[in-house]
Amino acid sequence: MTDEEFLAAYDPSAFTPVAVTVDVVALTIRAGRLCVLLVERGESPYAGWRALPGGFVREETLDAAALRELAEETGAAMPAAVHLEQLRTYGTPQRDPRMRVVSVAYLAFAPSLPDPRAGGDASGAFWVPVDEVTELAFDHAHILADALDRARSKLEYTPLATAFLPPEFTMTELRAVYAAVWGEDLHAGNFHRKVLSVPGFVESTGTTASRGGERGGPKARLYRPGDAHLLHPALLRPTREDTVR
Amino acid sequence: MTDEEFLAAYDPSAFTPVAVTVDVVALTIRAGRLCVLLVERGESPYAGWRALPGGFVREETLDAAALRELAEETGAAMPAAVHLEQLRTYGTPQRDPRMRVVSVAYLAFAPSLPDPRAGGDASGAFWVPVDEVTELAFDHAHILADALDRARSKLEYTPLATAFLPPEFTMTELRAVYAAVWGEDLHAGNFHRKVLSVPGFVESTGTTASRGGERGGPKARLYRPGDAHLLHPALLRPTREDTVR
DNA sequence: TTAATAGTGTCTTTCAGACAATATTAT
DNA sequence: ATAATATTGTCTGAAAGACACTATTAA
Repeated sequence: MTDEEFLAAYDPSAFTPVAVTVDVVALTIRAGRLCVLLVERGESPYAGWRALPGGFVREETLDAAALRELAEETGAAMPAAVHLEQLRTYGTPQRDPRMRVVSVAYLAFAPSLPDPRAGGDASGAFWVPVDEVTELAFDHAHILADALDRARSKLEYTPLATAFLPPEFTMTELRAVYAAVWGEDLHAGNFHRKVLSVPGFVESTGTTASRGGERGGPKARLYRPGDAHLLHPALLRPTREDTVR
Repeated sequence: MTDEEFLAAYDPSAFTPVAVTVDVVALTIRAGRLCVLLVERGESPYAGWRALPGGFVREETLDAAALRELAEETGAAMPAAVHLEQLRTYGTPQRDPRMRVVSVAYLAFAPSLPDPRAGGDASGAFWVPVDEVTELAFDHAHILADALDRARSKLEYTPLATAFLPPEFTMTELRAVYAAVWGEDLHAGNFHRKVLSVPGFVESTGTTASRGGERGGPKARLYRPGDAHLLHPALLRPTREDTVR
């Protein structure tokens, strides 16, 4: 970096201005389906289109900007236990027609939340099942696809599936998270034994749920997240040989 | 995003200016050691310190900016076969004392390259073994640490170890890549059989190296990269139970 | 009672890792 | 000749996945 390059950037009027934003792909599970938080755009461009929640970065870290945007859209209902991680950054020159916008995308996992609309003040945000999302503004469909890839992969190697659940949960609820995110059912017995065999994934609370399954069955034991940050050995998805190449 | 927010960002003089840069963590293997490409800074701040190569993003994609910076530092010696991927973005407010700088970091894997100094024109870049890197300018030591984590992990799940090698290589050379990146030796026999058992990792050229090992041994067969993008099953690092928590 | 569910047991196959054996080549 | 190296073979234990079984509870 030469001096004149830096000075040119330091004097914004002498250089193409760049805006830095964050966009958040917030995922949750509602009624057994993986859902993403979307907003409806009011202004041009893409007025009336759905988009990921996001906005400009202020005098704050990128993580703080993402958390702030998420809190603004979900309101007071947002629990402290949300998992938030950086996804990747999108900066293709014409991705926003108004100016050069570099957007740092974030991925969030949240337990099932009340509908933001129901909160009284008319938030423009709502949860949409990911398999019903069609077109999105800007390159947000691409960002969402990357986020789903990441989320599916994260469930293999980390215990983050528990971030979609309340502090205590049953093995069946945990399995339902995997089923919703991966889009395929898992064998109940093998899943149960596998989760318990991974050190630090979950720990027993010693208590059981207040009632059995929806249509019968014994009361399930309750678990809480363990202290592991990585699953070892991993909980791999059913093999899809063809997607490897 | 409200109108006034966007307009404030659109008019750079009315908003805190933000500079967007790319920084590249370029890794290669020289003499069996994992090395990173560094430059020596001429100007303040951090004058005389070592830093990752990088610079401002122009009218180009982020990927193109990273590739350009890498080519500028390594010169004509840079092969087309370099692997380049986005690492993550660093934007803590005070990471550059001059102004708000958001840096998109990239990770590159390159085959062993001639020393950039030797190219005639005095490039300021040079390869340094990663275990000899001490202090770096800005938050570059942090970026490098993240890059090494990513690189070590990538070798488990992808065939990218071949990106450190010429188009044809022996099994021993491939094993040396793993040993250099992971910092531990691997069992030759088990590694050999494992690599051949993963579909699409490598394919045989049918030829053998012109001579045997350094101090004797048969001529090794030559392989080239296969068509897999992911290794399945993965080639996992020797287990380190303690790093999991 | 009936059907669904929670949890456990067993078997087979695959794979990682330890170890051994053999053939080939530089010195 | 000697020692190092490439490659293959064998064995053991861990783990995944298929399947079966028992106990418990909602309706």
